[in-house]
Amino acid sequence: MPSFQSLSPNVEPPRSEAELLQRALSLAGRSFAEIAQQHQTGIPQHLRKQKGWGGMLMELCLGASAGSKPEQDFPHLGVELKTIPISTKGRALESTYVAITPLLELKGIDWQHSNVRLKLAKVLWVPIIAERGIPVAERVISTPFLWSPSPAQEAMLQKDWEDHMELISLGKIDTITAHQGEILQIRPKAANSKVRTQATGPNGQIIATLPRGFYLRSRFTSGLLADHFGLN
DNA sequence: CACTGATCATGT
DNA sequence: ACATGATCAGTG
Repeated sequence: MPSFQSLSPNVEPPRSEAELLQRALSLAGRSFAEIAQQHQTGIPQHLRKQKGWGGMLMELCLGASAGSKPEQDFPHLGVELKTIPISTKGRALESTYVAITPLLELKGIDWQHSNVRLKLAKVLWVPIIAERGIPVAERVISTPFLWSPSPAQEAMLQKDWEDHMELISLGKIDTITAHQGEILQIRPKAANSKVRTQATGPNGQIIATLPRGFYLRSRFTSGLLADHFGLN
């Protein structure tokens, strides 16, 4: 089976979930070098200045809608694409960014309509063996899989989300640290620590604060990997 | 080894 | 400025 024709540049959006998964599975075992070459794309020496490079390449391969829209990667399928760096033993090496943390105009928002629930409703996880000692070109795609939160997982996510959002509603965003949240934490999401956005302060006034994002703890995503690959 | 706060590129 | 894609780098 020739491998040079199983992927092509300018990939069309997948027409079904099955097609998306099949495409993703065809990437398993392949290196970034191989994949980048097929898309006539260069490979950075490290990801220090191109942190999203792997994710963007996967979007290209799988036919995700390009650009930075606040939506799922495959809106017609209701699927979000997430790459996840893993160790050779299958542990998540990093937390997973989920969505921006809303800090203002929170009255209409509840868990059911939150950006976190929307993004995590169905995720195509693409694990990449990405220990820091492995050159980017030599990093290999592991087996992608589709995941939706179980009722128990969704309950945990909802509780964390509601706890965080209550504090934010009360004007306590600046008391929130990454220590809070069992599986869903809030951390800075900005170009640097001087960036400011608006939020509600302790007395209901508008304050300037660092933009934040919701992240899944690596403990949690490692569990998803273990569940899927039967490593428990 | 896990974790937290900081950071980088790109497009709208 | 904000949302997309995330990993880096220092600490315990």
